[in-house]
Amino acid sequence: MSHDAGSESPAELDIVDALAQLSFAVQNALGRRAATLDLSMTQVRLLGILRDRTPGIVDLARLLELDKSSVTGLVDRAAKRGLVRRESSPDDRRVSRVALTESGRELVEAVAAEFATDVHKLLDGLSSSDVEDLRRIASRIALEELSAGMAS
Amino acid sequence: MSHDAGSESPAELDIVDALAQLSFAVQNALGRRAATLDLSMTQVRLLGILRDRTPGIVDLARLLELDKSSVTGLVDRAAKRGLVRRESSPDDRRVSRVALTESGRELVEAVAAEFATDVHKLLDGLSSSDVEDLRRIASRIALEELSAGMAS
DNA sequence: TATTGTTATACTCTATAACTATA
DNA sequence: TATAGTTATAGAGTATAACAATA
Repeated sequence: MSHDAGSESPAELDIVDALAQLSFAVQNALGRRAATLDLSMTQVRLLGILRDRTPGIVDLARLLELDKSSVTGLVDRAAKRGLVRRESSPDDRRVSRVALTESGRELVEAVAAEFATDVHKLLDGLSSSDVEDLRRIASRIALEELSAGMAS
Repeated sequence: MSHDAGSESPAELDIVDALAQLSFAVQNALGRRAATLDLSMTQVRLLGILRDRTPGIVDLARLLELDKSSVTGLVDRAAKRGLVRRESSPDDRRVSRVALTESGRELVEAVAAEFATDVHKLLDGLSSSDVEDLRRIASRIALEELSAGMAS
């Protein structure tokens, strides 16, 4: 968790605090960008997933790590705003696939672009070799995490 | 935002996706640990702040970036569970300072310890020089972010 | 029988607006 | 007047349990 860096400012953080603080900075950037467009983090995650997929409710529940009943409400609210729509599946009439609308796609691309700008700003003071090291190491952790998640 | 790494697994991520995924991995670790102890991320952040301070409601609202009325409810629920208590301030009778109880302190230390374990697990496949590079770079970003925040 | 999705219900989290008490 | 805090209210997000439709 980390210890919200107290009153005094230490010159260095240990690895746990450093990663915790970095992750808060990144998530806060995304959260604030989302908020300016009246989106919650969950809505952004939903739209992000739909950028390259049209999953059913149960698939979404697994991807978002939510109960399927929570996803029903989430999709309801996004649909009411015209960001997504439900489509019937040709092969299984129980399934309702969720897809981005044009307006939803525009919104998610806008958030993604603004977020990318914020991340680059966060890296402003670093040398290009530090940025490349960070990219390589973070990328490796993320990809190992991904394959670990696949196993479950 | 990042693009929840789609169906195919790329060998490398760009810096934005890498940081986004890393930050999700870290936040999910914290969120899951918190959830096993029936704590929300906000409750964990509240308890984390109280580890070394006894702020008033308005201070907490600023630190958590929430409205003060939201903090009232947050503190109410934590107090009902015996995790925090309100104390009157000697110098300003309007202020009610929020402090951890013993039980709250035990809980937050437990979450912190479990989270630290998770972070180390995340780093398992890395060389020690990669871990040190990551610590140094993340630490620098976090500390610059902190001083930027102070300015506001 | 198992799976997909929705509904009913209840609780947490959050903000806005209006209020009380103190400074 | 200004600040600290609470209350009333409303809406989003979440889970559990029970249900209907389809497989």
